[in-house]
Amino acid sequence: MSIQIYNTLTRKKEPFIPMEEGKVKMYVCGPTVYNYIHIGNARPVIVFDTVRRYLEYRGFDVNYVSNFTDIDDKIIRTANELGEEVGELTDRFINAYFEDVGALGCAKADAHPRVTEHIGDIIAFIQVLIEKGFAYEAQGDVYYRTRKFDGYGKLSHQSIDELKVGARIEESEIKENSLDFALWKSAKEGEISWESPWGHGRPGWHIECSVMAREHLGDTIDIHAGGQDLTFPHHENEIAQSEAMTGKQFARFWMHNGYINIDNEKMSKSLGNFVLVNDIRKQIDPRVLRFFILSVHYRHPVNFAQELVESAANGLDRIQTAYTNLKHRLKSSTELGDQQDIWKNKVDEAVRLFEVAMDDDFNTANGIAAIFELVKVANLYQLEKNTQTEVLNSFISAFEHLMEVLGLPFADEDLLDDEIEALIEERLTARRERNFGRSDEIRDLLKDKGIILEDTAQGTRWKRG
RNA sequence: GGCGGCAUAGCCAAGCGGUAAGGCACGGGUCUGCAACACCCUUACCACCGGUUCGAUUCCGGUUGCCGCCUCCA
Repeated sequence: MSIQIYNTLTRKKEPFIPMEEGKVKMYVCGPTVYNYIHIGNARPVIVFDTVRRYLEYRGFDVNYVSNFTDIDDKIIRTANELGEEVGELTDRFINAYFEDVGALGCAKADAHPRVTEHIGDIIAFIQVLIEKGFAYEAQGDVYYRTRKFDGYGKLSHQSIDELKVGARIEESEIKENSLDFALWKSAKEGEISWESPWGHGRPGWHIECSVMAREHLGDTIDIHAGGQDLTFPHHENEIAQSEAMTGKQFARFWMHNGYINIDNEKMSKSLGNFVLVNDIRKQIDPRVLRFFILSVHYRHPVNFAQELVESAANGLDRIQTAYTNLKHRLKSSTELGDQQDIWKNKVDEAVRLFEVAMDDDFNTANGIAAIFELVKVANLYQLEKNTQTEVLNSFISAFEHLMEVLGLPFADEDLLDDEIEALIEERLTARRERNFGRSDEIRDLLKDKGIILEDTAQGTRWKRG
């Protein structure tokens, strides 16, 4: 069974078969860098990083490209307000972006193109669109002639006429049609700008992605992804531009993730409920944030609330504990045994469940359920009097692989300080002597240092709380 | 007005024709010197009304209630 992906273009799940066997070309719309990203911005980064990881797990070679919009109105306005150069501002927030999403376990893309590095390509692209009659210059701006492109609306499943009726945009004197959108915007006095055949100006928002996707991945890409709200007009416009340019299909699969709400309300400036990743990751373990986001199917909305994140933290902890306990048990395991196949089959079954879930349009909620199945079986196995190294290792390996796909690798255990180790030893002695006063004192002392002790039949183990 | 989504236990969340996965929380028990971890047990008239079907949470129609897009937005 191949991987099934829900394609916004067809509104159906379709078997995913890349153009070139074993290779996937993937483009994800990145942020406009004029501020720290909020958790809503982080969702697609996490979700599609996970998609990429799973495709790689499945043996695909993924060429993953995600852009930075480093020139636009909001950037210019913010730079003016802060009295900062545009380039300084965008560099600053691009660095912050990498720190934020890196903390969330997102790997870097194979390429992170910036608009300002592609101005020449953009101008050339626009020129061709003009030559082909898909664009026109008007008073130093260049607009896309939406009426000219037959497929306009095929992604958002709207006809041009319906779009016009609902359009809240004001009729423009200089545009032929209110749905026409800017490919090139003439610069205002003193504004950062680039030389072009139409005078000084800068690119419009939609053209960038068409150009950068093509420069880095070619005329047709396998997967184009982004937030749901980009479906219209951004992605619709990208299709219009790219397909007018090449005459070929632009993207074969379009994936869109749902929103994040805050306490059941949409994040908005007026409500003042923006949650910046840069702030929240200092309060909440970023691994918990990622786990929380992946616990819901990517196309469904996620409600971000304190208690929900806490419950996710407890769940992640259960997985972590099972894994850590397996590692500890390794120290008291044996080489021989007779039931290894039974247990190893259970491990394989959990891994299979995980794959079935992920094959089905990256159903991470079910994938996580499969991991909990593994937790259950692992915990039961550890109730056995004798555990075998080989079986323990197959559990450990399954945990590591699956969590790696989710971008939640287990942290390496820190070594204990000699002092702490000595305290654990002293406590053991105290317990043997039934000096529970001293024993509990030591346990509390270590607890203050963030070390939690657990006594088992195989001895005392510890973890960082 | 157009397009679309969602309504499942206290909370979160899968399921998409054969009478309900998983997690969190709660309660009871086992284990423990006490804990912690773990294990066992317990918890659902699937929004409402019709229809199709031998059979529907799952399909169709309708109702109600939320939500999104149609403007910059992840």
